[in-house]
Amino acid sequence: MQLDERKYLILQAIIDDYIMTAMPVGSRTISRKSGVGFSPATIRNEMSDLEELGYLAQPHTSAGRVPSNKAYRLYVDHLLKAAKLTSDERERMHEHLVDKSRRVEGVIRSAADVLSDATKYTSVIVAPKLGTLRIKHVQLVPVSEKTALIIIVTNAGIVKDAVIRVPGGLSADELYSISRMLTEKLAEKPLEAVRQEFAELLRNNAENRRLLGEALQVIEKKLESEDQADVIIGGSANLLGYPEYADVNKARNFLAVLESKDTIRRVLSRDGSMEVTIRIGPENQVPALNDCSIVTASYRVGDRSNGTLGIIGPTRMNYNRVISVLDFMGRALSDVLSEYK
Amino acid sequence: MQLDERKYLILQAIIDDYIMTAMPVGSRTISRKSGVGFSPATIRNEMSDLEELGYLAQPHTSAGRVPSNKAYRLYVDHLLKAAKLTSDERERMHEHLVDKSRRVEGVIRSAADVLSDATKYTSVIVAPKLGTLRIKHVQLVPVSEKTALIIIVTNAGIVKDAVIRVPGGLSADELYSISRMLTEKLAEKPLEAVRQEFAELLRNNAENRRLLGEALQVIEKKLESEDQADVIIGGSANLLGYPEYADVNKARNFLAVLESKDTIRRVLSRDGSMEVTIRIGPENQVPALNDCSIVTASYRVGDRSNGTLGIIGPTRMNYNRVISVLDFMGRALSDVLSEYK
DNA sequence: GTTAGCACTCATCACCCTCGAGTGCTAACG
DNA sequence: CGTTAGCACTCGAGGGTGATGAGTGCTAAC
Repeated sequence: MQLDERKYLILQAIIDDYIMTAMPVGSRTISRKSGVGFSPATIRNEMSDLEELGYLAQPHTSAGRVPSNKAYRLYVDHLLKAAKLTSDERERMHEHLVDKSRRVEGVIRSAADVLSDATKYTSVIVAPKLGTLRIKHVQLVPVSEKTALIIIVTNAGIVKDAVIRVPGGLSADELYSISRMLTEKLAEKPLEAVRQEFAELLRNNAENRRLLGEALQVIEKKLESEDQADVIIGGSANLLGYPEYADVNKARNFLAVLESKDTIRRVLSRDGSMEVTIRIGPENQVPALNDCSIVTASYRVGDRSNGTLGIIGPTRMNYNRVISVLDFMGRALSDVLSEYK
Repeated sequence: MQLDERKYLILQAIIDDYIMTAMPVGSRTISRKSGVGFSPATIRNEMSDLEELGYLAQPHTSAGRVPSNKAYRLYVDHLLKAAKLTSDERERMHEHLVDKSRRVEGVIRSAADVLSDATKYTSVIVAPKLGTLRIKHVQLVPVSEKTALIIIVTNAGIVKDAVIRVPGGLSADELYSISRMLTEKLAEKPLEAVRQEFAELLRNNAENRRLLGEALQVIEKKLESEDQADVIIGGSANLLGYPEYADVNKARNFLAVLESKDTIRRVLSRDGSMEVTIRIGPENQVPALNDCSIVTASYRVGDRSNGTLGIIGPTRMNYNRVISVLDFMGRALSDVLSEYK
């Protein structure tokens, strides 16, 4: 059996309706809908076919039909007609993004808020992967007799810091000249080159071996391990408004997943194309999110590094809306952040 | 009518039981309890008195009794016997705190996790108020032709950064000497003094007026406005496990409050004594949290600045446990963070 | 002052019934 | 032959009922 024009039309009508109402859709409902000029009986026959093909499911006999994941896949691949945001909306979103604190993290934070606000789902943004970043500046700042703060600034304007021990008796000036040397040696180099440079530095700087060793360790750790703080989530309470999460247990599970940012990052950073990508239900590989869909896009900071922004919601998601919002915000975020660079 | 010894005993038994079960407590239950050697009938008379005095309430006739906020107040003020944490527990908590990233924010983050883990409620930590902090170091780092990152390190090891514009043609060295001058002038000064110094600087440095003006603006803003990111929340999903939040709407409201960090900070930063303070229900002045209790303690970073750590849970909270955990963690956090100083 | 006994209250739960939405099938229609 | 009307059937939701049991308040006896 093949899908003909009419089956597409009916399937689309069912999905559209289900996305709006979250209630199983009956033949009468579709029949009444403008654009589908058939009687309920005819629709029923078609629905029966669609069920056999795996696009629809019945919660129980005598309930309406509900779209399957397969149906959603077909929907987003073929049936979706791109929705435009009104210029009014675009403007409002952009505004919110710009007038916030001039710190990179602040911009990302408010981007998450804008996203969850505009879609009413939960938004997630992963900061740019540091692996693709370059070091711009390294600075040691004394904080006590025996400790100093090491501050690493990357080309995306992201700042990492950590406390390291320093041998006693090092003056602020000496720390500065070490900072300066480090900056000089490491700036604009990717991580592998940083390692090499360091090996060399360690060889040639016997007197500061300990300090440099510790500094390298920190830099490596900071650049490799992506920090928990680098996943930013907005509107975590939004999903509780949907009937899918009327059950408190489901809600709790969902929130628990959000708190383990490792999982989130793993799911989000699957690929880095600028295109909007959609993962429906089990496609996202995380059992706990099997009845969620995840829609992601990317944003660029400067020329090389990029991060991911996404929306998590029930599979019964307003894909149309979400896609256009993400598409727009991906570009907007890239623009705003690249100005800083 | 006055509260005699026996009424105290019974009230305490009721509250203890209710805290554990969340079910209205009947006279039989209390009678059976070891330590109270009276028959249900006697207990009933006492309970009736306690109800008249406003310490107990009945959800409906023929249900057991439930403690009122007034009862909780009495409970925490007079009836609570300090519980000790096992040394095993203390050790485990301390360990979690220490082995984490050496960044200040990282420590606070994991402290929040430890808190919510140990209590099964929602934990909140407010970073030290910057108003009481001193500047330790100021650094300008060029990020592009016309912009630079200004990094402010405080004596608590907290780092603030922002992007500012710089006049074209300023070399890295010039930026460094400006940094150096700023550090020299501003270090160890409280905010008011910073303003004065700046006025002077602006007078004497006509050529860099624009840059300095912008820098001052940023420093003032960062030191005054307390950033959204400075409120850290752990275990937001924990409360969903309690019957008080079986209703999804209540859960959503609660989570919405957590997301508006302004509210949280307002509630938490009421006072700064090192003592554990408890606010029950309406005492916390936030209508949305009227059936929550908030228990807070303080921690010190270095000598002057301090932050607040707290637990938010239902008024039916295990105060005993929460108080001892907070007390311990307040000290532990102070220790760990002050080492950095 | 304390307690046993008893009538009374009220939430909860299982059960049953009805109602209505929706289906599948069949037969009639164009 | 595709489409549609008609009809019996299914099943969940919602509402009413009665039994159950936890708990109370009162009274009288200890």
